[in-house]
Amino acid sequence: MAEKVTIATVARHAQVSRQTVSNVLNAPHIVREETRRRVQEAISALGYRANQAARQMRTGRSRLIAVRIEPTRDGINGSVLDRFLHGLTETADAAGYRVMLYTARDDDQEITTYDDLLGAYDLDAFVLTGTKHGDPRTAWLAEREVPFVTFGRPWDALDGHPWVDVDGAAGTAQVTRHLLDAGHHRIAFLGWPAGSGVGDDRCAGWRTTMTAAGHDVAGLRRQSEDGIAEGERELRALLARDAPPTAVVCASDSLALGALQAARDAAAPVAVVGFDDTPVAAAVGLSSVSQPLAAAAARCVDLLTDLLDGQPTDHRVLLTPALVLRHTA
Amino acid sequence: MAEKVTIATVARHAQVSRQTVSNVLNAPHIVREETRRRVQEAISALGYRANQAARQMRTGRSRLIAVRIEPTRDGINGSVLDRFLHGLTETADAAGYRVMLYTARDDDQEITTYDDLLGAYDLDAFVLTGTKHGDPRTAWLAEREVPFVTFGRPWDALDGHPWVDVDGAAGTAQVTRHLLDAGHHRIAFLGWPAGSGVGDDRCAGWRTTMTAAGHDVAGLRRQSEDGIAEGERELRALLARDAPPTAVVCASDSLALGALQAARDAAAPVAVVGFDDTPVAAAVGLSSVSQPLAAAAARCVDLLTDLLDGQPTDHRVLLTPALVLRHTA
DNA sequence: CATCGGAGTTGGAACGTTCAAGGCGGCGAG
DNA sequence: CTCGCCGCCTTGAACGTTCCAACTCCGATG
Repeated sequence: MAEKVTIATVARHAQVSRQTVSNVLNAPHIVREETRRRVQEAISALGYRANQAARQMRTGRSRLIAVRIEPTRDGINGSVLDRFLHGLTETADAAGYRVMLYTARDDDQEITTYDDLLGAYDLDAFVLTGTKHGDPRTAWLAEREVPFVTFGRPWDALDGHPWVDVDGAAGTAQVTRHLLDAGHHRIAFLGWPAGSGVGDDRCAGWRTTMTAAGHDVAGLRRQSEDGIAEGERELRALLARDAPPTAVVCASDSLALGALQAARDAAAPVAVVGFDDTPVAAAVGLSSVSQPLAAAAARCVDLLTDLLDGQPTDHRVLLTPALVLRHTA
Repeated sequence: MAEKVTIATVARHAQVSRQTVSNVLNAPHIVREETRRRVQEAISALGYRANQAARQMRTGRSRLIAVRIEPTRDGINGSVLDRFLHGLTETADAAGYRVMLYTARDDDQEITTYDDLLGAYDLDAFVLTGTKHGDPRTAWLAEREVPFVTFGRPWDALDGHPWVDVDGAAGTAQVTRHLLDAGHHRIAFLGWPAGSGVGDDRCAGWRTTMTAAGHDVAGLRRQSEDGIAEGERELRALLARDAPPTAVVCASDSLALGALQAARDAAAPVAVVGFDDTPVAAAVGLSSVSQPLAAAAARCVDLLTDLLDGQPTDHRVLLTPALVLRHTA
């Protein structure tokens, strides 16, 4: 193994000064064509690679972005974030950034970790996922002027940070329209308790579409925590009514999976559609709403690079999900 | 925002020299008790955090480990690596290391990325997953004396690097024994084509247990690529025989899920057990073999820290998976 | 002809840390 | 009393990069 190749090695080899090599790398336009070529040749001949640590110490920029990886929770929904992470790593790589992971049990600990990471590694930016009402994390970061992007829109109108999100309402609206077109009128919605931005958004798509089509939604909405057992219980409750629904739109694949169990025992067939298009949905043939996670990740990186380069861009990106039809609807 | 707190700030504040502060951090035993306390107080009072970039430039160690994140493939099996990644991040955090992600399309590109990462970020170590026969990656790393650990044992006897793995044979053996105890004799195995270390290992557990119990395995083994459709097809083929199996052990949850479909249409009930205990298995009530992924990740980090600290330890760790019984067996 | 200006290049300094070498007391041995 | 040693601490240098100020050409301008 040869000794380390530094900028000085390249400079000697190309018969120029260190700074000229640095210029070739960081500001090629100010170097004369012929010199640049000579330096480039030396670089590839020696296999030189800029040392990020040294660069970072001087510039304060690390070309590193941090993403939180959630402690393994519900295995079904967890996969959504994982797929997002895959996309993020790929796009970041392409843009010359690396992704660093961290974990945190709660918001407080996450904020402590921000401090740690910023102090120790001079991170360029953060990507947050799963925003909620009154999120303390965005406030903390904004106050310190740390660049960040959230995957998930800010649910409090006042926050002005850049974000990327998927239009949940558009997704459930699309589902509801599809079910209406298929002849259903009594279409129920299984969702989470009001107050979560994501849940309310997904419910809204169903509600407005139903109302616009002239259908009454009274009694057709059930709320519960997320989970398979909960989904089954809630759909059973709906099916026990006088005029039971013939189709049900769910806020998650977990709920939909439970609903599917209940639907199996029902007198009449019940169409079921989930949300997130998790691998489970594909496996059991559940129709579901698919989020464009790779695209969302790519847009996050776009926003970040623009932010870090000081280029002002459109700060809000709302993507439309796609309905994936399988056996259940 | 206050200006940067460096080791010099702390030194001034505690009335000592830079080096003494550095010693408190890196070699506390050589500093007098009282001085150490004073420095510690200054550190927490000022909220000082060591700058990793500067430390790295001097020491060549970055406290960063790299892990490959696979391009999203089969959504079902992908979750295994994701769960491993979660565990790895948590344990690494606890040990003072951070996890950096990278992607690669194939082995060649992965090796190029090693070079990039080592040159640019001075990574301390790599964690590789999914080892296979004649893996070029381990050879490359070993040749350059880059510390690394694999999750997955080396399938070529000659490789002497540290590894952590889960004993697949023990898993399928446990399943087979359970099925035998439940009164089955014609127990089939659905696996992958011979030649993959992992697949052969899982098959071996079934075969030896069957043979030891005095049962003939002839014609009870089917091979195919991984997938739900494949699993269904292979079990159907088995069920069409004269004396069809009454139970089937699968090399993956994907295959098991397919088998489950075929089993539903069978004349007699067929017990099905999968492998990996993915979220899908939990969702549909499929019995499966659960890998202790968090433990595996923790042992990987243990091995790495020992390796980096120059402490020789046991280089081979084989963990035993657990059978999770649900409805299907 | 002197001066200016700009393009291209150069050498010194700095980023924050750790390493190597050395200073300074005090204590025990000669 | 002196010397050497040890424990504790300090100072200067170095890691590899980029910023800054300055320098050298060389042609254009007054």
